[in-house]
Amino acid sequence: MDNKQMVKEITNIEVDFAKWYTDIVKKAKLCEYSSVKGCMIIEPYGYAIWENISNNLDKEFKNIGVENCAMPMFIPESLLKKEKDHVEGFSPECAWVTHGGNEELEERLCVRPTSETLFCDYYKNTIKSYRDLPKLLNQWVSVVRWEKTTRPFLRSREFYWQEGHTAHRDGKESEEFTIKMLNVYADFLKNFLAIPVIKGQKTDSEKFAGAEATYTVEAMMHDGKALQSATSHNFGSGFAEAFKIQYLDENGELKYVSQTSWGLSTRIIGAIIMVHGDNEGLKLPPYIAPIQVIVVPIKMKDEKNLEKAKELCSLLKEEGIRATIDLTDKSPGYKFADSEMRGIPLRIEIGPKDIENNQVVLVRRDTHEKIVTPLFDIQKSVKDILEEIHINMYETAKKHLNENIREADTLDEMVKIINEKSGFVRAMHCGCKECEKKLKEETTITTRCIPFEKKLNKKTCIVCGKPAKYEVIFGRSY
RNA sequence: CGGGGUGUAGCUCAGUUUGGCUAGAGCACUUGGUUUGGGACCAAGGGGUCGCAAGUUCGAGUCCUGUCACCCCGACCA
Repeated sequence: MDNKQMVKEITNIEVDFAKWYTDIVKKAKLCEYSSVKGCMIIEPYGYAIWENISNNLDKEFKNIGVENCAMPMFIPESLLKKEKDHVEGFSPECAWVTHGGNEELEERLCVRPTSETLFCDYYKNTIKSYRDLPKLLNQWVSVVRWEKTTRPFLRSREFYWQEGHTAHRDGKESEEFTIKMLNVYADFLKNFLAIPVIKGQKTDSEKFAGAEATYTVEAMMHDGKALQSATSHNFGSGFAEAFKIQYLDENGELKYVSQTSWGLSTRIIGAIIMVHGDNEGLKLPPYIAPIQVIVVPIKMKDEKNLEKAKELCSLLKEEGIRATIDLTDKSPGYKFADSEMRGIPLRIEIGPKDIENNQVVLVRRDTHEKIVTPLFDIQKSVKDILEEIHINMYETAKKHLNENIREADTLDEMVKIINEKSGFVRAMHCGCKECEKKLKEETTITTRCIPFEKKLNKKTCIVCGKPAKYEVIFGRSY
């Protein structure tokens, strides 16, 4: 099989990446537009991906002692306003409820854009003693941000996510927890989504409204642009002071708690599409793929063929493999292309020839490789290949990431690299907001993060030439 | 929110320039049959307030005004 694009309905990924993206979203039936601008209908196949993500990530949270809860959807305006930076950051994109029935409300209610203020309001009443700490809560909900321009999964006005909110004894503990959660995300992205990331800290101008420090995992999309894939914030005692969240320590001293928050949203589905997808369509990482294996019987009218195919499918299901069988009356060729479009990691073709030889043909979505495999111990062969697919997808993405991080000594050089080759540039920065703002206005390039892993040993800022404060990853982002 | 583009069947579009009869095609869908190892074929059928609203006109998919949605590029952001 050659590399020609087999699915003509999809825009070529190298020709128009943005169009390619929306084609995938629609053709793979991940979501549909709704009658409210920027609000998407997540279709069963897209939602199944989200369920697999949330179920697995939720397990990771519970492993470290995080409990789930549910906060209200509405935030009274007065509550939102308590922390100055926070309200300034979010008020431009709040949706407001002004009426209840036909009555105008005394105080308007914001539809939660994030729930820091709600958790703070709760914590101030429930945290009294050092024995109440740490408080590790999380909720899986949707939030609303009135975005001007919207794109499916990447930027919708309502999106689903989890938001964790914790309270700790002091800044040291909250800082440690913030980093711990960042690592949970980075590991999850690697182990379940096959997405490699750069871990780092956001610069002051990119950090969360109200945070002392914001950490991020930045992933690189196929087109070289960055997508902030999850974040973890350390609030220190900023919110605690605004909301008066205090506890008595062992010595009877009244102290402010120190807080964190961290989140991962349905936006990650956009990352999966843009990191792994290709001209055949979606390419799902095996551990979160709603369908891991699709069995395609070649001769549908052949009773024996059909029966063998069904047997095979049940055999795989018994082993906990998410397998399904394509019983539609389409031609085999159609089914092949369709399974690729939907990103199913492994396809099993079974026809009369295979039955005769006690074998099946495994076709990998990641490499297109066709592997003739004996039916004996097929469950193990399938499991092994799914794991191999995961590893290969991760390695491929990792290679793309590494090959597209370059170094630059001058501003001109950096702009040239990002314009011509896309990707990220590693360079030094002075840390001042003005300098970052200027760069963004003139080139649309932003600082993605201050990476934990440092490689440079230079002294001056690439933008303004003043003494450098830290090393930064620059790039364009979604 | 600024600039540009597009709205006609589920999808992709023709028809709009120059207003004129019952609005078309391909794909998809339904039914029946023949097929089936890389998007099969034949036959019959269903599906439209031409984005929405108001206007001009004997007559509007076509002209005018408003409005909404979507796409692309900026600004804003997860």
